[in-house]
Amino acid sequence: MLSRKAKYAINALVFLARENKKREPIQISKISESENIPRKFLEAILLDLRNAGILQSRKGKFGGYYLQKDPKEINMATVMRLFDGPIALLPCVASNNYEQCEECTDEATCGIRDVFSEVRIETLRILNNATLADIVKRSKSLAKKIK
Amino acid sequence: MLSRKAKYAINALVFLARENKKREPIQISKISESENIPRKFLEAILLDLRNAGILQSRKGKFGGYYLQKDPKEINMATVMRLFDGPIALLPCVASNNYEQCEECTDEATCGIRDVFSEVRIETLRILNNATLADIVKRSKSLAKKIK
DNA sequence: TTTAATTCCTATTAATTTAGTAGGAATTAT
DNA sequence: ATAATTCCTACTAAATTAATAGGAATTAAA
Repeated sequence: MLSRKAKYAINALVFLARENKKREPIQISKISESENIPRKFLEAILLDLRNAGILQSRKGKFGGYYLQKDPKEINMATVMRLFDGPIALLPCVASNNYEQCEECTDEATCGIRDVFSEVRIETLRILNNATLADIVKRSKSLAKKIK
Repeated sequence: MLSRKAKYAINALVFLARENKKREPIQISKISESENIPRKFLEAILLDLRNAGILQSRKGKFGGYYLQKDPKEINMATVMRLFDGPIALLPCVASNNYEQCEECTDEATCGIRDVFSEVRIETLRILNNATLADIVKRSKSLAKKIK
């Protein structure tokens, strides 16, 4: 399961992609109220997103946060890694944060690794393509279907 | 990432599927040594697997654990759920352990949910098919390729 | 029928991670 | 100057993880 931090981050980002196309500074408290995220907690999350180069900020009065890049350039894999660590379910199949499994005698012939490598590849295929732009588009498309 | 508990469980099960085709009781200490799992911790894990109907046990002298079902009938999704909870990354896309996301105004048109639903479907497709028999087969097939 | 070897079961614990909160410094627009 | 904001460090409470401890119950065999 995603941590609350990751979920809050995704919700905040989708909010900005949808409601702030002009990319002007939006205050923390505005986002916090709109998306029902504890104010101070969100503050820390947005700071992390900014330090990761995903958001930009302006300080002082009328300051706030806005997307640094185009919503097409921000995907779920990046956001999830930032808050919850590797996407892979085993350290030995991660490519960003690879670590050998303790006591694994032969990685090359490990059937368990083979399975979880497949899971990672498929998961990443979806999450890399799931950009903020894509998510906003999906919402609209789902809304049309229902109508 | 999988918890240690889940990893230990998978290792123990694959060991039994590979090394104990006759399905006779194998002692905890044997498995613990072969797979480098802390003895007492493994004890609790095997008990859980037994209570879940995956292993059988015999008590007393020469007692131990063995697979209750055919290795074809035991898959990774079942084992992971037992120790780490739902496979889904969001409660609102789980079907076994469904829970509404707090403050989600409209699940039917949620683009985030749409993405994570896709992830769950693909992950489950792989994990449901990843049986103990499959994993043992994969190992052998990988070993052949290398040779 | 005693003994040795084992699983079964409950309770406890230490370390880590998660989900926040507190308080004030620094910055900026007016 | 002042008001409104982000920035930054430190702290905390609760939950989860990764075990360990100790003994009861069971079983095979001498």
